[in-house]
Amino acid sequence: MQTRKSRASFTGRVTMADVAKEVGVSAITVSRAFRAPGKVSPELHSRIVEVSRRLGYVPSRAASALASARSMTILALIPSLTNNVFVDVLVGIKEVLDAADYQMLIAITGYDQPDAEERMLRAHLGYVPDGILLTGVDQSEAVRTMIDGQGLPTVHMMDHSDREDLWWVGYSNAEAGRAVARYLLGRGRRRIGIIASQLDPRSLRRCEGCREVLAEAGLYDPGLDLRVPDHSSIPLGAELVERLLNQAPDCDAVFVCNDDLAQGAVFQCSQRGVAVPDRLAVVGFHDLNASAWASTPLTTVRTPRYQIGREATRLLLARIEGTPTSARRIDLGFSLVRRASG
Amino acid sequence: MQTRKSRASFTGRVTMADVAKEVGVSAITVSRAFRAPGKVSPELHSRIVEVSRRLGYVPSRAASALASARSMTILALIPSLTNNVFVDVLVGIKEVLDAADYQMLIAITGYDQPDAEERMLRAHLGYVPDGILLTGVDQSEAVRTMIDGQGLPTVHMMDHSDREDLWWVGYSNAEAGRAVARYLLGRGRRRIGIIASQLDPRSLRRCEGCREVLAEAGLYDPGLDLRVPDHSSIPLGAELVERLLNQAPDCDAVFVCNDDLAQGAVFQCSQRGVAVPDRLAVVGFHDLNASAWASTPLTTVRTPRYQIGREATRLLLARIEGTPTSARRIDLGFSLVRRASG
DNA sequence: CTGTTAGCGCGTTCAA
DNA sequence: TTGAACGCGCTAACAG
Repeated sequence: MQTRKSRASFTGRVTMADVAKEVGVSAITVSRAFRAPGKVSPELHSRIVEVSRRLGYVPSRAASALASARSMTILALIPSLTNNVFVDVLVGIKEVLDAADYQMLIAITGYDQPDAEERMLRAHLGYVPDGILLTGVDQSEAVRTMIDGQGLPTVHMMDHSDREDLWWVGYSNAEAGRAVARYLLGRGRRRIGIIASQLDPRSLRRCEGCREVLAEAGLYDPGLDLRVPDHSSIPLGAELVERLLNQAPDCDAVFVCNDDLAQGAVFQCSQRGVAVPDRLAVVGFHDLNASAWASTPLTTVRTPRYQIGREATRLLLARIEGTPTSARRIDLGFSLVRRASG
Repeated sequence: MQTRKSRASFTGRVTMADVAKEVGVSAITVSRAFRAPGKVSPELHSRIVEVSRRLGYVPSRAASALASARSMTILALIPSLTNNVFVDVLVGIKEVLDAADYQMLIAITGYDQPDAEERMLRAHLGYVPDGILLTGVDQSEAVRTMIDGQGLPTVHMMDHSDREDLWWVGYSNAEAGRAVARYLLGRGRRRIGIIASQLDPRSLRRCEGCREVLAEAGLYDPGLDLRVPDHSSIPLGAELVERLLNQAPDCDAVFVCNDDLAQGAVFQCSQRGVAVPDRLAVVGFHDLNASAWASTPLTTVRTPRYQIGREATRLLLARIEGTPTSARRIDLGFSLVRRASG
């Protein structure tokens, strides 16, 4: 029908059929030349490659995904890019994916709306990813249902879970919070505060871990526990430490649940003439790149973000391709890095 | 044929046809219910929505893109995420895209291989994006051909070009480099160095702008001009300023082409006991968030990255949808932010 | 090593 | 307001 033809010519894109006609073979041969070069005679192969280049042919992933039910794409759901925590994870993911010839789809969910993860997932599931990388282990029921319904292989990152059904690569945020509290107690601090923002489940678990140990020591004081929902940032850290110091002048240490907050806190202390760590010890979290290079280098907890990205992706690809894996949960741990601030 | 049926059931995904059967209508009605709710009776619409939710139906973008030649997806090509420059751009892009119900595909090209942009573009073009956002204006011939061949609307970001055929939103890197040189000269500096890394075209243009003005003043000294191909980072900045000071102890100012380098430079100066700005003035570039909060707050050039993301996306969407635009090139300028370091 | 046939899930066109 | 037929560009399954 004429009307149909006009639609085809409307897109204007060069298709496999165009290449095939030009070379004088059938489309399937062109298809094979790209997917399984070994199954096509060398000279045909090179002619096909040459003609494809000349014509500017770009294979349509949409069509390929439809026909093969494989997209060679994995989807990564990330809360945010504005502090570098997840950028490092993405770098790790991308390295492994590049090597395996997979594409990476990034969906940024944000911390704000509770249903954002569900909406972003739904929107991106349409690209028919072969697998999903999720941040954290606290997905909503709706998200779980959607993933299970599609039967999509999934690996969780950046936290720790006891659930038997989850595949994850991360570390225990709760344990990290406990470690910080013990460290500070071990250094003789007794009036230990907690500063957190954003209040995602992972930050909260760090706080809880810290609170737990302090409470056991009989040293937990809710008046020193500051948690605000705002996004974490350097200026916010400055503001919060100011507030803490005003409402509890005898506070002698603080666990700040994110390094950018902690950087701001240390900055504010120096503005205000509060000696760090003598008068106030500050311990951050994540060991962002800049933290070692602050005026007062930050004592902080280093998290293996890059490795988490790599290992989680390896695990996911193995799962997708049916390769046996030695473990389905990988705890990569954390380490307390002692520098000047605490 | 039986073999085909088995393939269909193999994917396991819920399709439009499944929803249609369950509701008791034809597939096209389900399609319309989502794309043009007004064209379906209200009660049918709500039943379709309900059944879709219950069945866990997720529309396939792949199929949709194939059938309609529209993907509601735009592709953003970004060199890197590891310093926050492009993260801010992405935030701007995403805001506008979210409001217009488009999806964002991010491709990270890296600075290293010269053909990476071409490869990433080719790989991602397969998703049939409706438009492309490119970083910079210096694409290779291959990239230009590929885009032109597909007839894809494109907007360039983060630089300035005199070419009539380019749509762009950015600022002049060359002019920014000149402005820094003039500023430093105006403050009485005479032995002005240049430090740059990464050496992407935009950094180089900043350097060139600076060099140009210094040369006009008869004050350009190649011995003060340090350009290395490594990725920019805080430690690298520390290293480079050290080198500069060693080979030219009388250097009294330096334009550092990236804020993270500049932060490292200032840090190193304080380690080494070099007074900033009295002995050495330091001017950075981009005004990253942390730059205002360093021990010596950075004098730097603020670039409107978030706005560039927004405006470039607006322009691109207008172009895609055929809305007339007032301009196809938008210079958003830059501003020199004077703080303590210079 | 190469070709034929059919259909992936959806949207366009035309008809009712 | 709803439906039938067709094809978007590609690949699986067979055959040759």
